[in-house]
Amino acid sequence: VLAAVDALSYRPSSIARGLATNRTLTIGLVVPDIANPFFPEIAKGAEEAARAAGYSLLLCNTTEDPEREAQILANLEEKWVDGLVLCSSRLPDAVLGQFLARHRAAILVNRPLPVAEMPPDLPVVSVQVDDALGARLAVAHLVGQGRRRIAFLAGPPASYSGRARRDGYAAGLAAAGLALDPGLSLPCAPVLAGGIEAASRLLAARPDLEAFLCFNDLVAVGALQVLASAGRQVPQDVAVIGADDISLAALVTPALTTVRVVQHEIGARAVEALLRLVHGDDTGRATVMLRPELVVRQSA
Amino acid sequence: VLAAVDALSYRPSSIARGLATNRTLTIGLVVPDIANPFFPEIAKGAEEAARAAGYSLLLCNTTEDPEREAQILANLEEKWVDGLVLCSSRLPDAVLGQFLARHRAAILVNRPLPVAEMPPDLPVVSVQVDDALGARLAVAHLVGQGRRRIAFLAGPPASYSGRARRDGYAAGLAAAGLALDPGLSLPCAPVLAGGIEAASRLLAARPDLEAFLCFNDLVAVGALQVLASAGRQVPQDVAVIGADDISLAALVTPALTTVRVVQHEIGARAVEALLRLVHGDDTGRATVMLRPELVVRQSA
DNA sequence: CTGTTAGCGCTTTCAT
DNA sequence: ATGAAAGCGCTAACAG
Repeated sequence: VLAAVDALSYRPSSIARGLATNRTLTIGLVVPDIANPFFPEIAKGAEEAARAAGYSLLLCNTTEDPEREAQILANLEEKWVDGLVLCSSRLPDAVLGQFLARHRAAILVNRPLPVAEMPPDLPVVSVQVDDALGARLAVAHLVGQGRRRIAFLAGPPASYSGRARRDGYAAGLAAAGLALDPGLSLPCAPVLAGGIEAASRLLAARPDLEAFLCFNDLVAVGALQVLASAGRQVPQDVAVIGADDISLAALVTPALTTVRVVQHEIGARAVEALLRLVHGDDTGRATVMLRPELVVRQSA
Repeated sequence: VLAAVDALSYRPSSIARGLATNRTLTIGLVVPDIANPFFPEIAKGAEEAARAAGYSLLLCNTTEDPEREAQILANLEEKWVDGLVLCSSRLPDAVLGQFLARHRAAILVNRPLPVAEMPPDLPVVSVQVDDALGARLAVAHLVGQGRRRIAFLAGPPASYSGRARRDGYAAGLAAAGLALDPGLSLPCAPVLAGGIEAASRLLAARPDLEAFLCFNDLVAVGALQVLASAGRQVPQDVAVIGADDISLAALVTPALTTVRVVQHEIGARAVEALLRLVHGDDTGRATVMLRPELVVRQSA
């Protein structure tokens, strides 16, 4: 028999097995934009953890579009994925809750659990980074250098990370006894162009600002470019701090001071937690909070 | 009936459908390293094209490990994927041919068809970039600036792109009437660290070199760093040209002159071609050759 | 403990 | 035309 198996190079069909067992050994990974340097490293960590446990990843890209995200989530139901790793969901709590309820298990990355909107026994855990803490660390660093007029390039209003970073920014200022000046904050798209646009507008409106705290490193690089073309020295005239520590951060000039987020670990921890839910080793409802770390380079 | 469908929010099971129809509407995307900035954009292009046609992507990361790649290819068989997009395969022709034969259809990205090793009717097409042309353009640009001692950071010896670029490098030198100096070439890992190591070794051995032509942009950034810490001005003392034009290339200082490869299009063209094979609209055995383009920035 | 069979949820073929 | 049934390749629950 085994000889025949070998001779015909028979492979068990995981699709038939899936139908019979109700398990596909596949998990859905949905990200807003795989081309955004924040996500590939998460995907890598997730893929490695998944493969180590015999699982495969279905990669879905929402293009930052909530409608597309909803379609994808619905599509993933039909695929019978064993679980879901959902990164930076932009869906409102109520909608998200509905979709989650139709899945067997899920991990939310960078987004708190929509507790009020979920069936009470749904196995979901949230993997987050303490973005508020990160922003506080960054503000404290700037304040420690004597900077007071600290601008905030806030990222997308719908981003939970953005909101947390905003809270940390406010808390950091408060801790230093500084007033929060609404004129120093501006939302922006989480990409280079967003940083360029927001930084130029802010710099034009408030030429006296002393630092940019940025939603992420891409935005920070945008700010760097704006400052360079405005002839402002970094960090002497204006300091810049990014967030995430994507590989780019160390390579630009001046090298970016940033709040490091361990993307690879996020991905790995997310699927590990997911598989614990899937296997029933854990019942969910938890939040894994990762600690960010300030990486001081040249820009601040 | 339709009311019930809605009330119970029934979804057809694509897994049962897959078993019945022998088609899963899923294609396998295998890349050496999704965290390498060259691949996420390919993945994005592929995902978009796939989703537009109703297909999903199974993402597989080989970690640049041929053994892992073989496992993954075998695993993908069991998953009954409708087709395969295989990027930068590091498998020997014979082995690759075996694996391909066990799939319904495949696209090879950045790798020529192992024609001698494939069943003659297998639907496979290769999507490549004319790397030799790219290297020739780069050499011509350098020569046009009067540079003669042009070093080549060649990338991994097993890389087909690397070999093509080497050929183009040699051809470019020949076209300019320059001799190929073996002491000016060095293989390297296709990442920043590889560039740093190879560039320092080459610079130490041949301090008179006038330019670095690099396997990819990451390697080129490594070379940039080595030159900066050696106190050599770029491009005045030494010019540097990268390859691929990843987003990083425009953001480093000095901005990198590079040979642009349209990654997004590679991904999109690859799955479009694949779906044509899958649907029988095309019988395969072709090579889609994309033209690279020299993007002149500051480093050369 | 091994061998048989029903059934997973669909599609497709075949009768009605 | 619409409806019943067979079967995709496996697993799990059964009987021997």
